[in-house]
Amino acid sequence: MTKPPSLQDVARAAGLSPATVSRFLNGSLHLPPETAERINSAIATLNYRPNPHARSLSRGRSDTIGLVVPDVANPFFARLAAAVEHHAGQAGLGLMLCSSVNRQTRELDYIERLRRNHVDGLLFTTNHQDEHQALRRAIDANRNIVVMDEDVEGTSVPKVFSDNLLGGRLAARHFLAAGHRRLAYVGGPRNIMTSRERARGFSEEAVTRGGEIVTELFGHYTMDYGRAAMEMLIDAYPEVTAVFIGADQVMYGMAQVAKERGKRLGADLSIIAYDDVGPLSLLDPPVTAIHQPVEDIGRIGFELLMARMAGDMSTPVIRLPVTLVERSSVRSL
Amino acid sequence: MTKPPSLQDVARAAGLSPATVSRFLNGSLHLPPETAERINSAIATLNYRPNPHARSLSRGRSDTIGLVVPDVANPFFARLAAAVEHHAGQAGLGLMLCSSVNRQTRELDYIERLRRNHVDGLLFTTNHQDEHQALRRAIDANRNIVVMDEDVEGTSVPKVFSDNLLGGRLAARHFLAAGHRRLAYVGGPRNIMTSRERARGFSEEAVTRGGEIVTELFGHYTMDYGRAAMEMLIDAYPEVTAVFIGADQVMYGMAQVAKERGKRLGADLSIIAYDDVGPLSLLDPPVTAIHQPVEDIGRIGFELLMARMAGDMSTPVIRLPVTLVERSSVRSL
DNA sequence: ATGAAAGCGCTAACAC
DNA sequence: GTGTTAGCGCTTTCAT
Repeated sequence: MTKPPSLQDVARAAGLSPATVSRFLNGSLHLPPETAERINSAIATLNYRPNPHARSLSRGRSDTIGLVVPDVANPFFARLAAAVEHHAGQAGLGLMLCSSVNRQTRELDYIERLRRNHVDGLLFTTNHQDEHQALRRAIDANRNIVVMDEDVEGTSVPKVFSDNLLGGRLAARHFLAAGHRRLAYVGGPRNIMTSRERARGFSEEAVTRGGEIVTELFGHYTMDYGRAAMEMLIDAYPEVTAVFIGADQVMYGMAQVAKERGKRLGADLSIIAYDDVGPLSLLDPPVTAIHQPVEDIGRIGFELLMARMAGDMSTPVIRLPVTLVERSSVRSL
Repeated sequence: MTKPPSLQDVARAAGLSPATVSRFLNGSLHLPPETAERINSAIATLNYRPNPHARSLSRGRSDTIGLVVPDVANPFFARLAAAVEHHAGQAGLGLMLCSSVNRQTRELDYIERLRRNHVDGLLFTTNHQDEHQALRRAIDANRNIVVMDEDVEGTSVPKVFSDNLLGGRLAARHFLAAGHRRLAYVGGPRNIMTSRERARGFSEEAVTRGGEIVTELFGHYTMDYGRAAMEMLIDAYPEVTAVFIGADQVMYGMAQVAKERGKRLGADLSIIAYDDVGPLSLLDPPVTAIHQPVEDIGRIGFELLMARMAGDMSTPVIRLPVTLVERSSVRSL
């Protein structure tokens, strides 16, 4: 187990200085073919590999970005991660992944990595309220960070969201057009942007068109909360005929309980879910949904981060349109 | 924009040597409270942050591991990634994610990062045949690598798989017990381990019990291939009454086509899928499946990697048992 | 065009 | 216990 060869060794073997070899390898120098060949063969015979840490230390950056998501196992964030990874790979950047499980310490940890220049930039996604404004402060203390999907309120960084208000409106319009009047909303935490906006778009549009919001249930973007919400809906609000659900995951939980309790979605209770990531067309019944352009969110988030890293200090807030995909979970009354 | 403080600066401010401060910060030294306090307050007033690249360069490792998967957007790999990330986080390790899209250059790139010590270890997952044995060679040229889920044949590294043979047998037994005799298999590439083993376990058990394998369709672990396979099945093998499907994704494609062509799964054609990641209980019909312990695969893969990195050069091959989860996609004849 | 040399910030032998 | 010192391997002024 001998020490691996360094740039020095290559330079020596090629009869050149390390500086020249370094420049050549980084493309900042064009050498006569003969010299280039000497270097290349030295590299080949020594089996030389550049050391990325030395490079990072010297240059002060790592050609790596970070992505924090609440949970990669959630299909929405999995697809977001795939999109980001794809673009990072194209740009020659590595991707560090942090699945925060919504624990603020994990999130802050990761932002700290950015401060230490462990990563050159950070794509940030969260799912819960920013307790004590700790996230806001941490995020604002950094340059190269962009927020996706869910807001961290008060921060001034580039952001990309889907148009939650529009999504809510589309859902309301669809229900009303099908003759529903007594509606409910089931979503994530009351005090986070996505949940609030989805509820607001829904209720404003519904009321405008003569509908009534019987109840708004705020909880978490989880299957478990979906289960709880469905129990409550069945027990406490039997008059509701249609529910707008803030996320696929929540809908899954609700569908389970509906099944267990013999309530037929579509026939007995109409639903529309927000996200439209899983295979909603194959469910029983196929679920009508507000489709989020998750790949676009990832791509644009990445582009915003690149712009930041290139020195653009503007703080655009981009809202991507959503569409309603009609399937069979809304019954006409 | 002044230069950030270094360990040197902290040491100076605390009236100590950098070595002492370094040792103190790394916990390899216990200082009298008074001295410790001097250091801590110096750190606080200077707002000092250690530089991870300098640390990595100096120590020759990065406290980061890599994970390569064919596609994080695929729920199976998403959950695998979540499991790995969880354990890496617990162990204080960062996680670099590579979604290879099954492109061998991406896979090799990532193995190369391991060689350069960019990451200290690598968890490797692939989905396609190892063309020209390039993967085998690259993997065998490294120490700290473990293979999960799908084999890279010929490599001598720790591995963790699910028990594909068992899965095939369970599926066959279930079909036969329900009275099915004319069976088919639809799976991934013909020449990769998971696909071969699932097919083999299925056909051996089926034949033993008096069943007949009408056809085996090998393709890819994708929805698109599922669609193609279902077309073929309907058109060319109408006598088949039950199909064992090598992956959730493939099943989704088949279910779409079944729906389009008016073939009712369960009633007209019984199916069992391998994986059981998505919400199979909510599909129409709920799909009976061979359940893969994906979180365990991730955890054990991680543990094997830790053992390797700690110097254990054994090469265990672990096969995790699978179970059949009965739902309603198999009809009794 | 090419080389010499000074870092980048930290860790770890080795010494006191 | 604490400090001195020599790297870790690369990049990049600054000379030549």
